[in-house]
Amino acid sequence: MSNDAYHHGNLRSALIEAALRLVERGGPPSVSLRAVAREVGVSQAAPYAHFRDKRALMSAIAALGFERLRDRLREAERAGCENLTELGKAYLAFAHDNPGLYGLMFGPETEVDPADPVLAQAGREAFAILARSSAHPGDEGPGDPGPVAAWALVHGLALLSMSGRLPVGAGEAPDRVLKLLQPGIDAHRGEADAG
Amino acid sequence: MSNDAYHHGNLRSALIEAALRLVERGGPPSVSLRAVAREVGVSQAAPYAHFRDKRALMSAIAALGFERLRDRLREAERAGCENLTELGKAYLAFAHDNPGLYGLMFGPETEVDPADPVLAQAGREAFAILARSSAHPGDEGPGDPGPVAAWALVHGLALLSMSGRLPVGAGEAPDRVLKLLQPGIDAHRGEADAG
DNA sequence: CCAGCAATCTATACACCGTTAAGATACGCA
DNA sequence: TGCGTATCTTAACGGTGTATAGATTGCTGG
Repeated sequence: MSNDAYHHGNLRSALIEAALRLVERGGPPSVSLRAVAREVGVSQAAPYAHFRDKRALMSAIAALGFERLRDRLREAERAGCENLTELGKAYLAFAHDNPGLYGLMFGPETEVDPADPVLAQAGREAFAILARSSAHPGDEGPGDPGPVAAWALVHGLALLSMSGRLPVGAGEAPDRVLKLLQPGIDAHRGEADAG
Repeated sequence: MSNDAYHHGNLRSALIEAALRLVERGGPPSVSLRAVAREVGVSQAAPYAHFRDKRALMSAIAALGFERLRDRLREAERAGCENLTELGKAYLAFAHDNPGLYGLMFGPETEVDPADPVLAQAGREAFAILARSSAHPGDEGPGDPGPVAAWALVHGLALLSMSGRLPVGAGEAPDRVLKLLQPGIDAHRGEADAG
């Protein structure tokens, strides 16, 4: 394991780190395979020994993003955040802190491969936490609209606020927006209890 | 106005139409300035006589997309759709029918210029219709979280369902998801009435 | 009517991109 | 120690956005 000349020793991790750095500032379009290789100080074809595609590298860092989001939500949960409003704020904080990475995580299929097993698994884990905050225990499943609504609301809010397409002042009070979903979720719980 | 050889006669419109065609099938990444020019049968530098950038062309067709969405929502409104659930279904139908264009409309700043006046105006008009369905008359304004929540929920739902990242079955019953926001909006109305 | 101007379009070129193929190098195991 | 294989380099191909210079045309004033 000599970092001397020809063999980098741990190129794969170095490429992922460099790609993460590039995507954090500049967003997805500013990360090119050549730029990543340049950043690491390696030839432009070297990454192909570790990633089949550019998409494979992008999917890898997107998966890493989902893992970070999951950890963020777990921490919030452990800190006492239970309902959607509080957990959603943690979610939005992550999106706000890592706009470039977040944009990649939900980017089009040309940039990221949704079928990538690592990426899909990480995404499911993050979703599961958010789902717990908006689903009635025992009623979990694909038929429960609560988690989907929570996911969609928070995701849409993140994207709209990040792209600056929100009316002024709206981005400063996301909790007021998130709170609007709570009564609907509670009502659905009652309905589920009755039926 | 002779469409003979050198002067196309109406290149600008032809470019927009061609770009629209390309984005409808293949999404934003499949539309390149050169491909658009090829489609129209013109040299690759010709578009620069009518659009400063590729972004300018993209913004133009994105603006056209927002106008179409606005018309769609207006039609739905005239057909009797009033509340968020019904209007949201029309919104989702548009996104589902024009996935490529919708993806561009909310694309990153590298693809579309949010400051483009035509684009911004068209976006505001579309938002205004959706806002009417979720804001209390007299309480409209940047402080009202209802319209923002509606916009975010519908937008997030559209993106998630289009990217196939939704739990199975969820995309088939969007009205159940949309309905969850109604109690919150109503509650806020009551609150606004009281305060 | 026609000369000249401005708008439009073409040809060419540059730098960058993703990707591939062929060859050099070094690690690890027999 | 020698050899196979993973790793990395160099070079190349076709594609992209964009800038420049020049050709062509429509329009307008005399």
